[in-house]
Amino acid sequence: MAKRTLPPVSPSETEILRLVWQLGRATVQDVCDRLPAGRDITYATVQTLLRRLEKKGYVRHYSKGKAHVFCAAVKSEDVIKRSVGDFLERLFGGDPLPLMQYLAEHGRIGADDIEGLKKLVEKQQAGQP
Amino acid sequence: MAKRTLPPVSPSETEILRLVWQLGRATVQDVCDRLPAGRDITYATVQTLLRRLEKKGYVRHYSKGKAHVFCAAVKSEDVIKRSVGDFLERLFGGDPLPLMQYLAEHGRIGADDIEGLKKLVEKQQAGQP
DNA sequence: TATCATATCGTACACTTGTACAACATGTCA
DNA sequence: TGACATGTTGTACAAGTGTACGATATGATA
Repeated sequence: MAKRTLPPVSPSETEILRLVWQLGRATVQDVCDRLPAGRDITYATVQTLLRRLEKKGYVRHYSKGKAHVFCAAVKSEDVIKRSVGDFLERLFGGDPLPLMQYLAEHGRIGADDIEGLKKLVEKQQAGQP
Repeated sequence: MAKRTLPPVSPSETEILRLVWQLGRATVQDVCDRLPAGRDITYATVQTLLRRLEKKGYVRHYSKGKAHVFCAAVKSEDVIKRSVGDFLERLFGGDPLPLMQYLAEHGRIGADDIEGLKKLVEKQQAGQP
């Protein structure tokens, strides 16, 4: 491994980066098209956010025709790790349980989902004695 | 009801607000003392953040001796709801499940904790047919 | 009561963030 | 090939954020 600690991703940048992950490769227009309804933001703004993400090292682009095609330059896991860790720290002092409880109560989570989580936890605990 | 949507709480403000909730009532010094080790931030900075939180309507204060004693003016649930909702939206498009999965895998959650979550979900689903 | 330690208050300031326009470039199609 | 639609680039700018200093006020103490 070589690099580390890229500059922080801002919330709006995160929103865009997520769509890039989702789309795999995407032009500015593609990203605009996938913005959640009601998210009123112009093409130019999305473009600026992508430019900033590129400058920060989170996405790359190549040209296709006159457009730029962007793709992620970092694994989503890495960004999620940082973002969740940070968020958890600020709001819950780093303890993940209250967050899970909150989500269980308000997140429209099904009992079957919980079953899946259990599996994940068990698998994960097989490693730690 | 009377209130409105308060201005957004910044991440650093959130961090401080959390400590105020935790302490119940706290002076600037109290908050400083509870800052996580390694969080290098001066007394003056904490003071500014508390002042801003007060201006935004998240805390109040009364005087005791020459010091101010701060206490929360909003329920933590309300702030948590907004913060989590926003965070979820940006990073996961609003779907809570991936976040729970991430936490289950990386959050040092125990199998017993999952049992507790299950209860919460069941109780919560008793209301929705 | 004079001094000291500790508070608050006013203010600052660079950086980031969110948002976007105007100007210029470039494929495309009649 | 010239006009058009669509891209990118450069730039802007107000508001918010993180951080903190200096001045001033005020309880406590000798």
